[in-house]
Amino acid sequence: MSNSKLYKGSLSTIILKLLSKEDKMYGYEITQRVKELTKGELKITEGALYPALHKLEADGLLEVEMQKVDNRLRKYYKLTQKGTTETVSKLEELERFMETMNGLMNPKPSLG
Amino acid sequence: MSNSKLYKGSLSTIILKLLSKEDKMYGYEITQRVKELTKGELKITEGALYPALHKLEADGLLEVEMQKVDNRLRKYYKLTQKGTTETVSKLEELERFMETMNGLMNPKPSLG
DNA sequence: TTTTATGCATAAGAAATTTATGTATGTTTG
DNA sequence: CAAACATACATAAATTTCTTATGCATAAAA
Repeated sequence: MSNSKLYKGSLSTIILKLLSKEDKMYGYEITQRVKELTKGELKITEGALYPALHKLEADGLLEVEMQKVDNRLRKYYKLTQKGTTETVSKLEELERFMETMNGLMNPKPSLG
Repeated sequence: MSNSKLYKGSLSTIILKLLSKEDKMYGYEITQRVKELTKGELKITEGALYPALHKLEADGLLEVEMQKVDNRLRKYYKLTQKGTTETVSKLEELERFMETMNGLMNPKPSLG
């Protein structure tokens, strides 16, 4: 993650969200997908991505499946049951954060 | 900051935004204002707030004015010129972040 | 008189990054 | 054909930003 400043804490939500619609993805693929979906606004660095994936796996949210393609090793990640549940809650959390920030940035003048 | 998980990096933006409409505020006042504006969703802890204020001051974005009220000392902060400029850019950054996250969470299916 | 509110501050530790490397294979390009 | 770029993973050191835990001080409320 670099360039357009990301708020720390959002990376795992991004990963989980992508995996919730793709069934399985590998690390490099995730960096490319994010780059294309955000038109280059967001660039996930490997230094952030791989530790994040390892942590999600260690927490039991992702499971791994190795695969050799074109003589190159790929590590495919997919959501576990627990991961699917956690994804929902992370997305709700993001939603709340966005609404809260909106309320702070554009406060409704109190009536009366 | 505790409770409703905040994305790290947003605190200084919140502080700057509040000061951009209030002329001057002191630390404790900021914690209370945030609590009331977010209906308790966001609670800024002193451990996060004071170091953040000190950093903004050190960076030349805020200036300080001490004042004694009811035998209690208050440290009022206000935006400097540089702080006003930086506020605009921080708000744009937040706006871009929100749009980017929205694009990731609700991607438009590519036409064709 | 103990808790709660007001008001500031710092220090230790944790979490999530950035930046800098390292390894390896395959393709493109000058 | 050598150098650069793309693909693919990984880790380590340093930095940023926060949480948690204290500490000090005044004043009001219970």
